[in-house]
Amino acid sequence: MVQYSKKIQAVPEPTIRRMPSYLAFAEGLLRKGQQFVSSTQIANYMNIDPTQVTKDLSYTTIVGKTRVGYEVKAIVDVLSEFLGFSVMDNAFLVGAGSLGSALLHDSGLNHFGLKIEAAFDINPSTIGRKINDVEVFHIDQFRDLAQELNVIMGIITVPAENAQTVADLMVAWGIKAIWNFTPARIKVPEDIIVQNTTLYSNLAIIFNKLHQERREE
Amino acid sequence: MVQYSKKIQAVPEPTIRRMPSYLAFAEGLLRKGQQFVSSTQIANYMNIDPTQVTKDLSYTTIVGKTRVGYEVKAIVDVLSEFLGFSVMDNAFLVGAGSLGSALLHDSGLNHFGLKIEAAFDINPSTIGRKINDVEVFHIDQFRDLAQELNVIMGIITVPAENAQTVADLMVAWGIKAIWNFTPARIKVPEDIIVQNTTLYSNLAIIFNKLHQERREE
DNA sequence: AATCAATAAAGAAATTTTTCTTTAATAAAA
DNA sequence: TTTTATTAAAGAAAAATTTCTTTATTGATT
Repeated sequence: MVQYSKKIQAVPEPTIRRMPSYLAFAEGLLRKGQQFVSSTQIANYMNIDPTQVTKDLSYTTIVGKTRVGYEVKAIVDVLSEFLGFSVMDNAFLVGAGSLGSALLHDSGLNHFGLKIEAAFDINPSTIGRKINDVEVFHIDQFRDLAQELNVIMGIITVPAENAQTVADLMVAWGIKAIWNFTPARIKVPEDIIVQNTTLYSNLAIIFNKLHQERREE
Repeated sequence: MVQYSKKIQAVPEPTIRRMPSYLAFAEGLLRKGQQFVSSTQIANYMNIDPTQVTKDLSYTTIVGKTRVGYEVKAIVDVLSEFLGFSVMDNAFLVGAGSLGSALLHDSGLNHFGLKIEAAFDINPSTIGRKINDVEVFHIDQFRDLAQELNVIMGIITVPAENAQTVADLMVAWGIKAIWNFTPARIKVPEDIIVQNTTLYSNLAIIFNKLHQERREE
């Protein structure tokens, strides 16, 4: 923990975005038994510049060895610690529809430090069911379970028009961060962290590149 | 179409990322019957700078009126055209697990111009089933269906370790763009467009902000 | 009719992020 | 042992993106 004290200077968001991929790659190498990996190798895998990799890793305590590269195990250990993946944080998920269920089924979240403690919905047919061992409650229930279970994150996977209502509930619950999967933008107090994850942005990027190609033809 | 000929200068990716949210917001206003919207309003909704909004919209043919703002209908029309959401593109999805099913159930993709024509898997229990009216085939079947159905996009929702194999198949199918939902990075010929969409990047950003707060306390 | 206030638009400046360049280290090869 | 090639690291430069500033327009107010 002490080692972070000098790193109050924020790490660039693009760097944070790339790090989980470095981690996933290193974990794969570790399984294969590879002991060292160079920035060139990582860069080749990621299709980016090697200096980008060294810059990114320089924000952590990882140091490489000239002519050898980085120790794979160090990347795995330091990066999962650095990204907050090695401490389990608890979350509530609201909206146990198709996307909600997919998240509940995703073991990757568990692996990366997020435990979904309970799910909530208003649909009577899903309430009471268990999805991948996580129980689905009616949204009116267990309002104050959040503090009791030390739940710090709320995941919103309801239809866009209900996003704000759910967000308000979560804030009232005392949640610290909201992961919003709807295209709607929510208004919350300043100290609440909001991360919007909208699939359609990615779709737009693909279409843009496709059409750019068409235009150039 | 002619109006795009001068816009070969690439639109910044961050701009493209924000545009679907502008569109979603404008669609909401249109339903409510609002005729004009100012950059300030949009910016307030998005929690960004108003000049950012005007810059972003200036990449399109949309023009605003001083002291009035932008015509909501124009934003909806021009932006969906601009983002490629008004023309239907066809896709194949490989990996009909939980995330795959979630995408198949998502009507938003249809709304934003993507039609998933068929799904593929290797799990005998899902093959032959229909998920939200999309049939699931064994991956060995219909290799050349892609060209027949004019499928230009492949969606990868298999486990990370199989991503490359599936990508190779898709390239062989003659697909132009790949939407990769696994944390694995795939290698494809240069002319194939790849869009990686990994949830864990978003998780990392949330954790980073949470821990930054803790560090500052 | 004159003034005021809100706005889009264009360009400049500042900031952030990526890429390039240089240096030093060191394992491998000669 | 000496040379060579590969690499990390640090800093500089370049590029991309965001924010700030100015200007012009125009609806609303006085």
